Amino acid sequence: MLKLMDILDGTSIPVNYRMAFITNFYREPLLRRMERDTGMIRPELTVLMCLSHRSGLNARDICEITEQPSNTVSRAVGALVGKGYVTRTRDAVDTRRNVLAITEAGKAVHDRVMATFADAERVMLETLEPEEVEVLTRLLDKLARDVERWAPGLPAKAQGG
Amino acid sequence: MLKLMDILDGTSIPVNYRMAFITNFYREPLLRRMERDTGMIRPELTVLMCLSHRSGLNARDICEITEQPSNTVSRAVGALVGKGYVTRTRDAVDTRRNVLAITEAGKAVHDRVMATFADAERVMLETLEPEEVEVLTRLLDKLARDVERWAPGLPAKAQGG
DNA sequence: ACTATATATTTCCATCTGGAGCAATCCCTT
DNA sequence: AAGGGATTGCTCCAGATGGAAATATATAGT
Repeated sequence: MLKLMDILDGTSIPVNYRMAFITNFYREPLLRRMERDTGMIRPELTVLMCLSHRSGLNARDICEITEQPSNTVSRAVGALVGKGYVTRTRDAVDTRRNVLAITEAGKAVHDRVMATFADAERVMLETLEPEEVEVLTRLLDKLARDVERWAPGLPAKAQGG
Repeated sequence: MLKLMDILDGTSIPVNYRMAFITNFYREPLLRRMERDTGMIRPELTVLMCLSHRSGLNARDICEITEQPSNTVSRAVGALVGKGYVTRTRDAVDTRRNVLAITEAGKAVHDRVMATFADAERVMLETLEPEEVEVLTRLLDKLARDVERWAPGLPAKAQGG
């Protein structure tokens, strides 16, 4: 039987094909499990991650940080508010803005979900030596931080500044 | 402004978070461009990649290879047949099976799309030294080939055989 | 103060996606 | 050769997603 592995060998995009492959088999099952266990779906976790990192953002901020469309973020925020994981209060100064903050319950579910993700990554990385994990992380970080140069879709920030 | 970068630092899933980040900014724009230029969507490219690698598969094979649900594959195959990129002929021996094969036009569009993907990857990797690319590829390959052990969702193949 | 324009958020709608179930066909047993 | 279970491929339906328009509020110019 032909397996996906066989295609891995001959591909002309060796790095991204492998990353997409790994990401697929890592993230999708975890997201399914999260949805089953907590009722949250991916965009909601994304919002929760942002607010867990910094409270007081509004929906627009989250759109820019995550590059997600505004309706997706809006729906996610609405769902999280409904679940009691996020509070949404009108900004007194600019009443167009809704200031968002994660609640205790939200922080709890966020931490719980992230722990399962971290566990799965730990298992995944058991194959590699500790130094290999360090190298891998460093190289991925280098690529990630260079995203504005290579990303096919980005507005191609002016090269001079 | 908080950027996604800042979250990269503190995450408890350093490898997969970075890979998901990179994959997002690499794959999504390319898939959008492909859809705009060729009218194909992701599952159709997946099928085309499989058939480009080996002709004579049926839909069930592609489901197993790609871990995609059968309706997704079925739709993709239907679309590709409609576009003239794939032929679908009933197997004379087992008339349940539809034997699939990529056409010349299908091969052409496949190669053209893959070339744009390869170009984008080449640009992405310019940040790294050639030896770093080699190391990265090797480590990703190691993880990918170990998928059955760590993937959270897989049926956990019997450890003995 | 009034109009025009910009921004934040939500809603509408068309499409993509996957789970479940269905019809046709095959294989195995009797 | 007839019946029962397995397999292939497909359709139906509900939920997720994103583009574009609509809504509400703020700011600028006169």
